[in-house]
Amino acid sequence: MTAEAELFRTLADPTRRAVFERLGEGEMTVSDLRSGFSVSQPAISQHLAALKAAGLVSERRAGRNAYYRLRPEGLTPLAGWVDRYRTFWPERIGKLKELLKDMDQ
Amino acid sequence: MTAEAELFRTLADPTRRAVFERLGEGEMTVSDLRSGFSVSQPAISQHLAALKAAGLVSERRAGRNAYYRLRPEGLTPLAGWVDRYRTFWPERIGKLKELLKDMDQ
DNA sequence: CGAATCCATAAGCACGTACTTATGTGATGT
DNA sequence: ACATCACATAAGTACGTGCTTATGGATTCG
Repeated sequence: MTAEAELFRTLADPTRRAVFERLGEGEMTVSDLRSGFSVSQPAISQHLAALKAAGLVSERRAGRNAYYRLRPEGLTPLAGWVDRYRTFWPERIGKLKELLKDMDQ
Repeated sequence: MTAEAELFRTLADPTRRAVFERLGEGEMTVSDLRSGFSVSQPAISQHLAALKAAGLVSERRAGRNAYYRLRPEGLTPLAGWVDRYRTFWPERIGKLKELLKDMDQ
């Protein structure tokens, strides 16, 4: 499976995407995440496992706690996929792609 | 449902995403699309209906033919969602967001 | 007109998957 | 030591959805 495929599949679920978005606030434990969601703890753990497998999240163990942290670089393949279609967009926005290339030198 | 939600859900399916990508070659009828895919004609039609509902594709009827065309602007909400996380990326890439704003003036 | 083509919709099925409860494994606290 | 806490995994279930075949409506052709 390509990277975009896994990313699309992983982010397609609303709850899982919400978990990912929530981690934008910063590193958090599973318990921290649990509050604010109406699903069980195992459900959260399962979503985190999926996000981790997709490279969207990293894990750090400390005692009995598991801290999860956002890994925004994991979105790169997805951004790349979208960028392929910026080419078709209005000129002004399409230029972005070239700029990105320049900046990557 | 938010726009990103529908986009993620719509693009999560590999076949549907392949149909979308194929339309990158240009406007095409359902029959044109059918060749190269191992699924039935109704399946293609259903995928096109989903893509159209998500704003990723536009339709043009001509006689008994239905021409479908890419609507890359439909990806804008998705690009916007991804861009929210570019902020977290390495500085060099994060700059992109500001550039985009400038260009939008 | 009748047959063939293009496409959409209907109905039904098969499968993936997101959830639940139950349980196991370490780590922490008393 | 035992109980409790944090988390992961197992097993089972319910539901969404992507596929199929069957059919219908509209258009074009002979």
